[in-house]
Amino acid sequence: MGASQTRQQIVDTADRLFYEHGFEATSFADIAKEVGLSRGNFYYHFKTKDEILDAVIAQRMSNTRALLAAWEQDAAAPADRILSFVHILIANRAKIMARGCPVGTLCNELAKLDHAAKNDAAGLFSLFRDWLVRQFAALGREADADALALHILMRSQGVAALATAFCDEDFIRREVADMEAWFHAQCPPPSFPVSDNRPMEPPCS
Amino acid sequence: MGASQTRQQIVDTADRLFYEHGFEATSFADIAKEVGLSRGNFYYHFKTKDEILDAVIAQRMSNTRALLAAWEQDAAAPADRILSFVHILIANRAKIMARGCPVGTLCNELAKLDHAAKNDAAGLFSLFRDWLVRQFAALGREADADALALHILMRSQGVAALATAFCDEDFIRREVADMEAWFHAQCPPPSFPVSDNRPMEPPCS
DNA sequence: GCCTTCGTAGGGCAGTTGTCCTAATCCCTA
DNA sequence: TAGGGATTAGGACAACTGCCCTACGAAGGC
Repeated sequence: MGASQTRQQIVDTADRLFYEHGFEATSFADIAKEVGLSRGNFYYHFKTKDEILDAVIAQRMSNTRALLAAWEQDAAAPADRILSFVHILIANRAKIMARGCPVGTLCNELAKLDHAAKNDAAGLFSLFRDWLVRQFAALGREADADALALHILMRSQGVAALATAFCDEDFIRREVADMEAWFHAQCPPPSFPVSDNRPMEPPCS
Repeated sequence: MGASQTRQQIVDTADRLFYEHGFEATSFADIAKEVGLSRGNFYYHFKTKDEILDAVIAQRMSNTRALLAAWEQDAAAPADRILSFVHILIANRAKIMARGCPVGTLCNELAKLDHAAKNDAAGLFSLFRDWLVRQFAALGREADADALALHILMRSQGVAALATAFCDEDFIRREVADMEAWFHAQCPPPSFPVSDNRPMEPPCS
């Protein structure tokens, strides 16, 4: 098997294990066993554990970019794209109730470890943030697009955190419905009369 | 020094270190060094690391109960009590931006470790949840008090998660102001005319 | 003053951690 | 078929993990 294939397998497995059990709690041996490699041979592919983490973050970055691009292609209307984002909470509800949000939990763990890669992990959030900003701007909310984007990101993080603690699927669905209602209040469909467009107010008021 | 004093010191130190660096990343040796005890002597006070965790959670439970009772005494009006809860985000902003929410991050870590105490940790959330439910019920929202309580808890978790990732104090203040606005829209002061009291709608609509 | 009890120090246990090395094996090219 | 670089297994390394034991010292009651 080629080295690049093995490397890819290592990154895929590490990605999953870092999510399921956390970065600190996942050892070289755990990854090696799942991939079917001897533990010592890791040095050939990755010099340190941090190098694996960097590779995992880089892969998540490119996967996230692909996901956002796909949403942009599947939905022509910015409003539908934003709703695509909101609905990952429901699509991934089982994983989220068991292990939380992959991005949020990684950022939290790396912040506690004062890890060098903690800002790189936060870059995953920035990917979603910037993409949401563009969608809100396309809906005519250039002035407060960033606040709106952060607000929706904040909500999805909060829902994920509580869903993990309480393992409550109904709670997820209720809050997702509430996010949709909030969004439609913020950005009503253009065919409807825009009754009360207060451009500079804080979101969700 | 009495054994109970030493035990208390161990729990206090473990509480802080579990918060700052996480449960898994904090070792017996780390706690012993800070307390000034020999590592081996731990066995006299705690048989296992999980026992320390149980003691830390128990202490957080009682501290949280005391905090909620203090808020209940300091503020006669349920509305002011709820605002006290919202404002811990600002009071603890420095700690939150550095290490996240103590409750949320612990629950997330224990969920990933499939730890036996993960439900006990989630009990800390229940403490806040039940307390908030009582406040909303006192404001005449018995029907949807639990949804309102979970909603406000969800928001504080989301704010903490993003504040850690982006280290953005303005974001915290903006979202706290937005939570206040949301709350006042949900529960307007009784001296004002209650213009539109739709009792069964989802929160934050 | 002796003796028990409480609390501690120091160290040892087996197992695991991340890291690194070397010797073997594979596959491709000549 | 022989040679050589790519890839591997296996193990060694010191440091560390949670856990456990034993011996010591300081009290306080008899």
